[in-house]
Order: sequence, then C-alpha cells, then structure tokens
Amino acid sequence: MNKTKRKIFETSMKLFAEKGYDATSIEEITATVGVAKGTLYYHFSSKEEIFKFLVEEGIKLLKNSISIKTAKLTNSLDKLRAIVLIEIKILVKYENFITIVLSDLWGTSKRSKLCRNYFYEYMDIIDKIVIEGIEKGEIIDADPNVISSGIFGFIGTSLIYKLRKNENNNKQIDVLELFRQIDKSFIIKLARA
Amino acid sequence: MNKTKRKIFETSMKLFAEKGYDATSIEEITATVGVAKGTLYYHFSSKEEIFKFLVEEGIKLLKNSISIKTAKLTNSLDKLRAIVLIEIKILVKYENFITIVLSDLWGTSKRSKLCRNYFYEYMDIIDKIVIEGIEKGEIIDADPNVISSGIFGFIGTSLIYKLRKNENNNKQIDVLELFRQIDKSFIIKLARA
DNA sequence: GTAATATATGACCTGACAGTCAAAATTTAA
DNA sequence: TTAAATTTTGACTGTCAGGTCATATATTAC
Repeated sequence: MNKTKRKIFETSMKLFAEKGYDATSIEEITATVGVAKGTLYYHFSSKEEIFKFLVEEGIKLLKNSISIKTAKLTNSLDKLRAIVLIEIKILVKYENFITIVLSDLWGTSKRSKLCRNYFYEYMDIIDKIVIEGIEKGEIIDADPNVISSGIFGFIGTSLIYKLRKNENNNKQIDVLELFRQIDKSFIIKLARA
Repeated sequence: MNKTKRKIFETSMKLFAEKGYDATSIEEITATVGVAKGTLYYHFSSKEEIFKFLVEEGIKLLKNSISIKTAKLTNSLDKLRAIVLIEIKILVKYENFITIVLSDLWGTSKRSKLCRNYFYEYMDIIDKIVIEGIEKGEIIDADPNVISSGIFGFIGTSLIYKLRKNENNNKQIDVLELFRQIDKSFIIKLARA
C-alpha cells in the first residue's frame, strides 16, 4: 500500500473511532493528513470505501490470528481461551478499530449491514469450535450461538468499559490480568464438570 | 405527554433504530408522523433533544424495574438473575430503544458521551450488587467491573445476535429460554462452590 | 362571543459536506 | 532529455439537512 494511502487510511480510522463515521468529514481527514481533497479521492472512490477497507483489514487480522493460534490446539476450551486472549490483545492494540466495528455492529445503517456480515463470518468460526466442544463433551451443553456471541460481548463490553474508565487517568490495560478475570468468571465455567 | 409529541417521540425512536441517528432526517420524521417541521420544533428544541429524551426514558425504565424486582431479594445471585430477566424482557420489548442505546454506547460522539453517563449510572447499581455478593461470599471473587459490564455485554450481544439472525425468518425470541441459556452458561457459574 | 393561549404550518435561510475536474507537479521509463 | 504515466491540487458544484419565523388555526377560559 502507498504511503499516502496508508496515512489516509490510518487517519480515517483514528477519526472515525474518535468522532464516529458521520461526524468525520472528508475535509477533516485530508486536513489532518495534510493532503488535498482530490488526493483522497484518487486513492479511495468514496468515504464509504474507506470504511469498508478498514473493517476488512481488521476482521482479516482477527481471523488470521485465530487460525494460526488455534491450529495446534485440540481441546475446545483451550481454543476458546486462545481466542479470548487474541481478542483482548488485538482489541487493546487496535482500540480504534474495535470501537468502529462494535459501534457499527449494533447499528442498522447500510454500512452497518456490511460490517455485520464480516462479523457473522468471524462468529461462525467460533460457533464451530463451540459446537465441536459440546459434541466432544468438553463444553457444557448450551446454545452455541448464545455462547459464541456472549463471549464476544463479554470481552468487548468489559474491555471498552475498562478502557473508558481508565481514559481519564491514563492507566494501561493489563492484558493478562483481564484475561485471567474473564477466564475465571466465565470461560473456565464452560467446562463440563 | 401530548399525543403529537408522543407520536413524534415514538416515530423518532423507530427511525433512529432502523437507520441510525445521523441517517434519520427531521424531514423524514415529520413526514412519517404526518406533521409539519415546525410542529416538531414546537415540541422539541432540537434533534439531539429528541435523542436525549429517548435515552432518559429507557434508562429510567430499566432502573425502576430493577429497583422494584430486586427489593425483596436477599441473595446476590438471585438479584443478578432478576436483573438478567428484566434486561432480556425490556430489551426484547423495546428492541428499538436498545439498538439505539447500545450502538451509541460504543460510539464516541458528544451525543454518545451523554448516553454513556446514563449507562454508567445503571452499571453502578449492578456493580454494587456484585460487590455485595462477593463480600457476602455468594459470588466468586472476581473483578466486579468485569462481571457487571460482562453480564450486560453478554446479554446484549447474544440477544441482538439472536434478533438479527431471526430477523429474516420472523421467529420470535423465547425470552425464558434465552434466560435459561444465559443462566446455565454463565450466571449460575458465578456462584461460589 | 371574544380575548388569550397553545398548537401547527411550510416557505425560507444557512452552513456543511460529499464528490468533481481541469490543470499542475512529480515520478518513471527509455 | 523528453514523453508518458502517476499522483496531487484546490476551487467549484449541487444537494441536503437542521433550524427559524411570520402567519394561521384550534383550544381554552371567562
């Protein structure tokens, strides 16, 4: 990717996360990057295309990381743990990305629908792991959809809650500690006794 | 509340939920209600005020319901269960409301900040119940913030996920069944062994 | 009946913002 | 060196949406 394009991409991500998609104007993006409007439209055909590009990149990252980290694991609960850890790590690192994706996930605009489709694909991966775990008797017998989406919601919400609460006093999130908390209060409990 | 004002309020809620705040225009609201623009501005001073009004009403409903339903309960886990059930019921009934609040909760606009403050107040109520439960030894010893926000995220995400998945085939959500699933896979596990 | 108050109307104003385009600058290739 | 291809520029356009206001209608009070 071109240097200018990357800069536009990164700035857009930051601004979308900070102010929301609608509240971020093309003018503001180009002014922040320090290029003319035409330059942006040379690299991206529309504002929505920037958004689409951004979501694609993020979901790709999540999917790839998960596929690499779970490949060698056999136990379903271990796989779920690996996923939780990856999610926390990526969400902390790319806080801007997750703010955009999550806030849009609940939304109902056309833009959101696109975002949701990517999310569903991602969810399916976790669904499969849960279903497999239930079949193998490693995970309690509950609705896989509830578990997979619940896990994601659990992590996302508690993470954002922590991030926002820490926002004011600049405390860093302790990734491993958060993982331990989520594991202790939730994941580990999914194990069939 | 005036009949016209109520109609404007309800229509706004529906449209905000369907298309998002920014994508819903005042013109569209008034056209749907069947009144002139001026009428809307007679009842509400701005678009943002409609939004504020809407969020306030919803959170008020949640808070009141919880305060009534948990008043007679002594065990913290029972209180959490009551909260989960109320949340599911209200969120299913006022799906439009929750779509708006949740999608905005993750957002970062000025508008969102207002929304988040209401949410924090609500969260504090649950936080207290969790802390009390931990102190009394009824709930496992984990970070209260993680648990309270996690519960909310868990319910919200799995509910929206179910609603959206059912959207296409018009299946109704079975409130009690969803409650049982969430209880089984998560809440009950918070009990100290 | 009439004066006062509450409610409703829609043409109009204003600013903002996504997107265009012809021309200029820069880079690449030969 | 120069011609072609790529990249950048910023003034300009058209549209659209939030909000105003003078005027009109309905309701209430006496």
